[in-house]
Amino acid sequence: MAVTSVTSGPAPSPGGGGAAAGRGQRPVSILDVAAAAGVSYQTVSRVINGHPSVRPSTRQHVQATVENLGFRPNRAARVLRGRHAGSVTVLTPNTTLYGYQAGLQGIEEAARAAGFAVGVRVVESTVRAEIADAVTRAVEPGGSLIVIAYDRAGTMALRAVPTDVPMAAMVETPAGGNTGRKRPWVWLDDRRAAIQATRYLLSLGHQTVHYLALPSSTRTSQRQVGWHEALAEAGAPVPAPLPGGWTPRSGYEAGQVLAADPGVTAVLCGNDDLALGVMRAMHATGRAIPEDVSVVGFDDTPVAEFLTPPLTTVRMDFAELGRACFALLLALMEHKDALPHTRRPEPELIVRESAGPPPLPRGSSPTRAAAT
Amino acid sequence: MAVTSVTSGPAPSPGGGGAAAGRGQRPVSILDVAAAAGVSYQTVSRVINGHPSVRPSTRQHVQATVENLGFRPNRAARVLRGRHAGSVTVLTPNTTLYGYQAGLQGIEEAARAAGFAVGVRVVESTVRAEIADAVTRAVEPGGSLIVIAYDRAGTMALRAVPTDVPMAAMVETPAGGNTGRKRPWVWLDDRRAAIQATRYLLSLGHQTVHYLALPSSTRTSQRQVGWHEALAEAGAPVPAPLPGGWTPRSGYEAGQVLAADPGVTAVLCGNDDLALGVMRAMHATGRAIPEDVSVVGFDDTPVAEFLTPPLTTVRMDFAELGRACFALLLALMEHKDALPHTRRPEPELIVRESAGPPPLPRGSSPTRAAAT
DNA sequence: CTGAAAGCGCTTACAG
DNA sequence: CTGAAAGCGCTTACAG
Repeated sequence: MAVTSVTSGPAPSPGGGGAAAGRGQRPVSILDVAAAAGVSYQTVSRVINGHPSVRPSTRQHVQATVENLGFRPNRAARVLRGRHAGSVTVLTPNTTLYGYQAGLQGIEEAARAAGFAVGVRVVESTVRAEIADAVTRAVEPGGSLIVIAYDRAGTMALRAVPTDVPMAAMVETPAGGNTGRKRPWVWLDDRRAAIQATRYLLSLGHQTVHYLALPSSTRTSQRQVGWHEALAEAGAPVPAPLPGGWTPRSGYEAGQVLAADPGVTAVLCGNDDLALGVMRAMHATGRAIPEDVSVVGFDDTPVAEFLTPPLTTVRMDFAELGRACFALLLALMEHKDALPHTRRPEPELIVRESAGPPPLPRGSSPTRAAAT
Repeated sequence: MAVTSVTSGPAPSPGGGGAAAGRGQRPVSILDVAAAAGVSYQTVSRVINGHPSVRPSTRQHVQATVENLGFRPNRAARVLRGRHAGSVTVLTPNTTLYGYQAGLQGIEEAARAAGFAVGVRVVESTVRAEIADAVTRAVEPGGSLIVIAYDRAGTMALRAVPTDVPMAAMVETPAGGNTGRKRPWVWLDDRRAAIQATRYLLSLGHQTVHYLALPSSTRTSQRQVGWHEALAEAGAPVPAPLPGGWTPRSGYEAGQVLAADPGVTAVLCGNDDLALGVMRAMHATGRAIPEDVSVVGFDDTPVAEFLTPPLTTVRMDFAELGRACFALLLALMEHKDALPHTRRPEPELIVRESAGPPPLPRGSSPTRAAAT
């Protein structure tokens, strides 16, 4: 019944242990390998580091011995000697919101595939000194960094990273596009995503589209820019964007405001969580989705498809972006001036059932809308 | 427009850098501190390790110097010398599902507060050899481990951890309760949670409650046991539990089966994602929630409150559990035979609107139910 | 209470 | 192509 059980020292190994369980002695070192292979330990070092000047037969023999003994180089020793650790730590303001979480997942996958260890360090503060401290602690000698910079804490952390640590970052679409100083950054095309969503809503017959904004780390959020552009290109009026947060609750609050305005027939929400809250507020106010109000989000989180109604949204592949970010970092660490052109995950509009034609002008009876 | 920008070497430090940005030289070592403080570097070592035999005035002076110089001990060197690294790595089958993700969050918070670095390593496989490999790679000399063992991969990993590495684990409620060999495990009270939910549903007037099960890592899931118990104590019939997965999609599929059975009026779902899928399936089949079917979940994820209808669920505080798990680990590493009795986060039924009285027997018109 | 010495496991010039 | 030597930054007995 208790949440916490107790131990008096490490638990003994379970019966049929098998595999590599329960060794217990000091791990096998480069010296053990050398002894077993009948070479000097320096030769072993050369083999495991892929140094060219080793006779092929020697190399092969040593490699076999490494396998047999299950030798794994001691990271600490390696780092101490000045080589990089084969580790990234992800510096992020958050691990639970979708974009961060999916990004972290992608980074972990890619890093693991490359034999890198991955660390996580959350920066909560937005106070300069605390950010600096967090950054300092996040970067160990021999390590590298990926910072997820989707908000103020993130961008501040990004700026506080010493120039001599290998680093890459996931960021919002920079305002200048690819212009200006090249930086080790990856991003999804926020502007294009917003254009797709807004155009879609307009194509359904809405006079305009309201925008519920995420907090932005940049001066001019490219999602907002894209939304604005699409509206302008259609000659639609541009309502003032509503400032929102990140969570369903924030969406719910904004949704109450939106629901009170009968002129609102279509809402583009900065992410799916916001959209969820807006939908809830609409339902609670008796406004039907999509008959009375259309709602579209960004992300395509795992729940979006199973909401009622299923949420129309723009899929943003943050996991893939995380993989790309790690690939960038790795390229940077290997050949310093390479130009890695990673595949870019393009935003994709996923049409489901939360958006439809606007209601007929008052007086007429509403139409059931099929989003096709 | 491109997802990946490019760099030719580390970007120069931005203009008004400030703070500790951009140092660039080798970090300050114990020798630098010693020199600055006018003592031997051994004394510095003693001070930073809290060794008792240092004159108070010396200690204070050295500490001040450490502060001034921003000295941070080199983890690699420390580890190499045989001390623990002040790091945990979380070994988990998953980083995105709610329980895992929230657990990781809690661990990260607690670890950070204790000055520990945290690593993450995902074990995907369920093949013995691959698990063993993952475990080996997860544990570096001087490190410690937290394994999240809510499924087969997790429990296999848990079993494969060598007995000499400091470890704690988040697990399902063990069948034997606190009985048997004490282990460094923490858990939430699954049985009690299920009893609460089932009793609540029964109290609403349902003849019985159907159970959509999560995959369990144990022989006898205590959630299922609790559900069964509550049914038995009420003399209600016990339908066969439906086997489910973890995701909304899995819930949706099971929901289609359940929706086809007119005898189903109340469904207890292994988690909120499953509940979400079930609700979707019910809606899609024209069965109203809660008028026709009541649905209850476990977890209280951030979206639960904003679903339509808002989901009644049992809150399981995995973040707090993660904190407790780290506290256990720390206690184990410090005073080996302590009996840390951490606060236990009790499951809590959160009544919202997805459950209500059962529909009246066929022929009568359904009642609108208010869950109060 | 404090200094001098050895060594953790590895890599990297330096000789052969 | 392969050995012997030095040293990364720290901690831990060992002498004073």
